[in-house]
Amino acid sequence: MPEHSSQSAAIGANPAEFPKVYEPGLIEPRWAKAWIDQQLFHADAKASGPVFSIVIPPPNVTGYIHIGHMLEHTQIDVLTRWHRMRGENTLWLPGMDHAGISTQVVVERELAKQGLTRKALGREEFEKRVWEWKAHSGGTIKKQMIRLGDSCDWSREKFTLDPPLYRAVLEAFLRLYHEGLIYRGRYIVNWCPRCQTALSDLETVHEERNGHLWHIRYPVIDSNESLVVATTRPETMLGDTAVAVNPEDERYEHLVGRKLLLPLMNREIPVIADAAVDREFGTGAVKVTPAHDPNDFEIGRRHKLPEVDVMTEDGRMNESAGGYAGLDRFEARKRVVADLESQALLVKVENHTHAVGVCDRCKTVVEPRVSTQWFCRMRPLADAAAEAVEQGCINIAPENQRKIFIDWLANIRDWCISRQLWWGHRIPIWHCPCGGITPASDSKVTIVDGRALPASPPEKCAKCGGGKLEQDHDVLDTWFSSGLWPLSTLGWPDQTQDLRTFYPTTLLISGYDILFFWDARMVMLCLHLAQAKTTAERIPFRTLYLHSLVRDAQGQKMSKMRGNVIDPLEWMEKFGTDALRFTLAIKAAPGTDIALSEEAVSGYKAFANKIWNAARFIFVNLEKFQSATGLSIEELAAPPVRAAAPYPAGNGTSLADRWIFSRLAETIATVDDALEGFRFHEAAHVVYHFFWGDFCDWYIEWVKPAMADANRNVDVPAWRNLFAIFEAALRLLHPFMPFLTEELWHRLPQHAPEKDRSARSIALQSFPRPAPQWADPDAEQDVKLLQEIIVAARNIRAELKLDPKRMVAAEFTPATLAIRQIVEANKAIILRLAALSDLRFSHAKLQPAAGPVRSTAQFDLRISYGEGVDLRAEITRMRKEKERLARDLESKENRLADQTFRSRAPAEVVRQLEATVAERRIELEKIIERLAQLEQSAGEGASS
RNA sequence: GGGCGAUUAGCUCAGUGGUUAGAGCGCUCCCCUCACACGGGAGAGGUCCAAGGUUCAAGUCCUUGAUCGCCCACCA
Repeated sequence: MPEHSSQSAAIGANPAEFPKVYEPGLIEPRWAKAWIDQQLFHADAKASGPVFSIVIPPPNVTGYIHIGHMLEHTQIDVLTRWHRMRGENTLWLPGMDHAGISTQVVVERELAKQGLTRKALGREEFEKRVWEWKAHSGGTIKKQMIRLGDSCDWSREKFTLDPPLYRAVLEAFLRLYHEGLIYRGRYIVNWCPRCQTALSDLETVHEERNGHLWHIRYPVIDSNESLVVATTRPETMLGDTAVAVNPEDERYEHLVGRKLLLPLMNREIPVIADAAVDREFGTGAVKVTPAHDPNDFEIGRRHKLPEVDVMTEDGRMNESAGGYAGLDRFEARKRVVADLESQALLVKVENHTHAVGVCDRCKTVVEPRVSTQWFCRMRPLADAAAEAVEQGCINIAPENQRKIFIDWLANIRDWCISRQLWWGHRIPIWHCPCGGITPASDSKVTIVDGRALPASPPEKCAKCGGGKLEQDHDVLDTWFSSGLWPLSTLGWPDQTQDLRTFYPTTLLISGYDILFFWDARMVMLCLHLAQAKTTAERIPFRTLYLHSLVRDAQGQKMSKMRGNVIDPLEWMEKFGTDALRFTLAIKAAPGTDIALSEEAVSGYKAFANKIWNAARFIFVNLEKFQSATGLSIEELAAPPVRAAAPYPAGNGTSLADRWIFSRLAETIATVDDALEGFRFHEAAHVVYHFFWGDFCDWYIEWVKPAMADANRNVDVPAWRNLFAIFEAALRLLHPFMPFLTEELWHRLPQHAPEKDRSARSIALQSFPRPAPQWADPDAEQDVKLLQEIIVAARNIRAELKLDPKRMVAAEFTPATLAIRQIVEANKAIILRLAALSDLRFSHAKLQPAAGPVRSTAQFDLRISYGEGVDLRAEITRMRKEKERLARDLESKENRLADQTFRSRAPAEVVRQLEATVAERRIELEKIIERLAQLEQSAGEGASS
C-alpha cells in the first residue's frame, strides 16, 4: 500500500511484521487491488519516447482463465513490465472476445439444463440470455486477470461487441464487399448439424476413426452387368447423381455414358469419367453425391450434375431420401446397409480407418452440405501477408513457425465467414424479395437497448428499388472481428491518437494453436485495411511470438475429459501467484511445450520464501545498524557521494562487493538479452541463480560480520552495498514476481521523494542497468579461488564426518605467491565459511597420510584430524579421480599431438588446451604421488 | 499422404561446433549454526535413441533408421 512508503522502515524493522514464512495470500490480493485502484498501468498516448504496445489475445468472454492463459499472461506481463521499467511508453490493452459459436454452445448447454432450447426462446430472448451470461463471466475473467497481476490498462478495456468495435467490423465488411473480396454463393461447406451452422475449414477438425468401406453393386440399365462402388458413407447414396470412373481405366471404359439404376431409390444416374478418380482406391468407381461431399461437389460442377440434398439442417434425412426421410443420418446408414444386404447388392464390407471431420466446438460429426454462404476471397490478402513476412516487416519467432505460416498462406482457400448463429455481428446486408442484395450505406452504428445496430440500413433495393428489405439473418465468424482486433481496439476506422501512437503494435504473443485462426487473419485483414503508406506501417504487429502449450506433469494435453486440468487459481492460492508465474517463466523454453507439476511450483514457492527471508535478514539487523551509527535508514540507503559511480560503496571496496556487483552486471545483461529473444527460461534461471546462489549463499554469508560484530561495530559501505544489491535484485525480479518484489520494495527505505509518481510502485522504477565499471574479472577469479578452497575444506570435513561445530586447523600450500597473497588477505572469511580454526601455510608437499588432501593446480589443502581418517575410502576416491583425470588428459594430449589440429584449429583454442593440459598434468602428478603414499601407509597400517 | 518437433541424470527439462555436458525436483550422508528446515553443507547419479557421415573438433551440423508427439490434408 502507498502508506507503507512513508513508514516503511519502522514497519520493516519490526520482526513481528516479518514472519519467518512468506505468506503470499496476505500480500498478493492487496497489491493486485492497489495497482488497479491507482491506475498504475494507464498508458498515455501523448507521451513521447519509444513505444511498447501489445494487445491481449482476447479470452472468450464466457470462459474462465485457465493455465494456458496464465502462461500467456505471464509472458506478456513479464515483457510489459520489463519494457515499462526500461522507460518505454507501454500499453497492454485488455479485452474479451464474444466468441460466437463457443459462447452460443455454452449458453445452449446451460439452457438445456433448464429444459430450454434457443429456438423455443426465440432470437431476441436468447440474445438477452447470452448478454446476461456475458455480464457475469466477463467480470470473473477480469477479476482473475487482476489477481494474476496483469499490468494492463483497464481504462482501455474492449469487447468485440462494443459499438465502436462493431463499427470497425461493419467498415471492414463493407470495404471488402465493395472491393469484391467478400461474395455470396452456393457452395459446399462444413455444416455442424448440432450447432446448425456453417463452419470454416479451420473449425472442422479431423479425427482418425475406425469405419468401414462398403462395396455396393449398382446395376447397369439394359444390361446384365453391374458396377461396384466403394463408400464409407452409404447413406449418402440416396443423393447420388452419378458414378465416376477414371477416364483411363479400361475396366470401365465401355460403361462411360451408360446409365445405372441407383439402388433403393430406383433412379437413373449416369456413369461419367473424371480424372479426380483414383483407379487404385476401392473398386476404382466412385459414387458421386455432389450435395454431400466436397470432392463430389467439384465433380458435379464439372459435369453439371444435379445436387440432391438428402438431409435436413439437424442431420436427419429429408423428403428427398425417399423412405428414409425422418431418420437420423447414422440410423439411415444402418438401414441402408441392411436393405442393400437384403437385396443382395452389398458385395462386401472392409474395415477402413479414415479421418472424420468433427465440429471443433461440440465434436459432432460435420456434414458437408451445399448451402448459400458468405465467403472472403483470401488469395490477394494472403499474398500480401506473405510478402510482408518475407520482407521482414513482421518477425516470427520461433523461427520454424515462420515457414508454417508462409506455407499455410500459400495453400489458403476462401474463408466461409457467415454463421447461422444468433450471437455475433450481424451481416450488414439487406435482402429484397426480388433477390437483390443491398449493403448498409455506411459503417455507422446506433445503439438500441444497449445493443449496437447498423445506423444506415439501405432504404431501397439496389436491384429493383423495392422497399421491402430484410437484413441478412447470419452473423459473421467470430474470427472476422478478432482479425481486426489491433485496429478496432485502438479506434479504427477513426484516425485516433491511440492508433497513431500504438499502431502497429510492437508484439503479439499467442499460442501456436491459433496461428491460423487468429494471427494469420489479423495480418491479412489489418494489413489490407489499415490506412498507411507503407507495409511496415500497416501490419498489426512487428513481431509475433508463439508460445508453447502447458501440459500436465506427464506431458499430457490438458482436457476436462482427462480430468487433468489445472485450475490456476487453486495453485495460486496454494503456492502464490509469483511462484506460479516464476515456474511458468522458467519452464518456457521457446518451441517446446511445458510439463507442469505441483512439485515444480512448490520449489519456486521456496524461492519466494528465500527472497522474503533475505529481506528479513536485512531488516532484523537494521536495529543493530541504527543503534551503532545513529544513522537513519534513509541515510543508509542514500547513495554515496561519488555521483558518477556510486556503487560499490567504500574506499578500495572489498573483494566481496566488487564480486557481487560484477555478478549483478552479468546477470542483468543476460536477462536483457534473454528477454529480447523471448528466452524466458534463461532469464528466470539466471535471476534465480544470482539471487539464491550468488547473493544468499555466498554474498550474505560473506558480509555478515560487517553488518555488526559483537561490539556492534558496523561497516557502513558494506551496508550500503548490501542494500543497493538487494534493491537492484528486487527490480530485476519484479517482472517475474511482481507481488513479492512490490511488497519488499515498499518496506525498503525509499530513494525517491514521496511526491514522485514513480515512488508509488516498483513497477514504475527503472530496470537495473549494469554500470560498465561493475564488470570485474579479477574479483570474479579471486572469489572463485576462495570458493574452491572453502568447498575443498568443507568436502574434507564432510568426509571425515567432523562435528560441524568443531573447529579444526588446515594446512595450505599455494602454487604461487599471488595465490598466497589472496588467501592471506581473505583468511578470515575462509576460516569462517569453512569452520576452520586456522589455516597454516606450508611449502612442503602435504602428506596425505596425515589427513585427506584436496588439490587443484592452484593449491593443496589438508585437514589433519587424527584417527578419524578412513584411508580406504580416501584411496577409493582418489583412484577414481586418477582414472578420470588420466583418461581426460590422454585424450587431450592426443589432440594436442595431432598436427592437423594444431594447424587448423584457432590459435586461441590451441593455447587454451595447452594451458588446461598443463594444469591437468600437475593435478594428475599430485594425485599419483599421494595415492602411492596412501597405499603405502595403508599397507603399513595393515602389516603393523 | 505431406510437414514439423522431440529422444540428454530416477523424473521434468536446459544446453551458442571448442575445459570435466548443466538446472530444478528426487536420492544418499551430516546439520533445527542467532534470515530462512519452504533452510544450510557435502555427495552419488550420464554409452547425450541407433548407425553412418562432415569436421582438427559433434550432445550440437548432414543422411538413414527407430520410438513418441503434434500440425496440415476433399482418397470415396
